[in-house]
Amino acid sequence: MPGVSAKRSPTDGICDVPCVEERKVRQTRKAMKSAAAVATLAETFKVLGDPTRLRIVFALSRDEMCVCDLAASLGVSQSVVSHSLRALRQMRLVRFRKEGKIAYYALDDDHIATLVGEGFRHVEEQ
Amino acid sequence: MPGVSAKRSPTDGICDVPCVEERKVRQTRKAMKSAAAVATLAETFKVLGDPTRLRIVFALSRDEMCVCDLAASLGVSQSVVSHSLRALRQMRLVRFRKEGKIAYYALDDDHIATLVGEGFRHVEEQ
DNA sequence: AGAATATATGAACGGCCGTTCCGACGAGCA
DNA sequence: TGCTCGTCGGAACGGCCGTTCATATATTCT
Repeated sequence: MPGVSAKRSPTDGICDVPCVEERKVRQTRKAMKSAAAVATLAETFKVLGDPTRLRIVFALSRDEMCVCDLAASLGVSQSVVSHSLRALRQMRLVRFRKEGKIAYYALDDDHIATLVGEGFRHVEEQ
Repeated sequence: MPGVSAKRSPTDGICDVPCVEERKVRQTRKAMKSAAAVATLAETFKVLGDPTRLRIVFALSRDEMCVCDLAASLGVSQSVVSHSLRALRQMRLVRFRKEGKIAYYALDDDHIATLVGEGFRHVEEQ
């Protein structure tokens, strides 16, 4: 009878780990996001999981800025900022416009500022 | 005259990178979050930046679960789940209660589900 | 055209990270 | 008291990641 919570044998076709509540397992599997969505979001979080890149995103959440001003603001080399911006660009977290020699970067999307803001709110309430 | 945007020399005491708009640099430095807050949030994002751990958090955003059910749900070994949960525990993203042999894990905080939900909403709108 | 400036890019290196394998530990059961 | 089960923790290894250094490209200035 389906839907009944029961011990599973290691060979019932779901996986090789015995479990306690088969119902939860099936529901979780059904609700799980696609591998592509999970991979993309994990990549996004990974990019935000570096202090330098996170500070860049926070800086850009206030105003657009050029590479050298970001470097001056954070106290890091231009090379670090440029490499960091590339990673952020690849995950479409930032966009940029070029004005002569100068590249002005900005957040690509309002969600980014929301996400980071929500994150800081979380860590700041201890 | 202060407040005027000007080129900076490499030795004006802020950093060794010349910049375009000194006003933005000073404002950004002033608004920047503390190093501790940045480090903590970066660590948090880094922990969420792994597909396995992200799937665990998503699974727990629906209901509390034990280790073996998480392993069965995700199709990974119990050892991977246990190591992943330790990382999530260390950033206080999950908590657990023990009932006999079984450890039931849950999200430590509503912010976590919000953060991940916001993230998925972002990646799902292309 | 040549020099200086702003940025991007590639190689290389040291370190961290995720997985696997294996053993430890405590709780329930015989 | 043994045995099994659910979970945790350490060690080790292969791979990825962030920084640095050096160089390339494009643009402005003289």
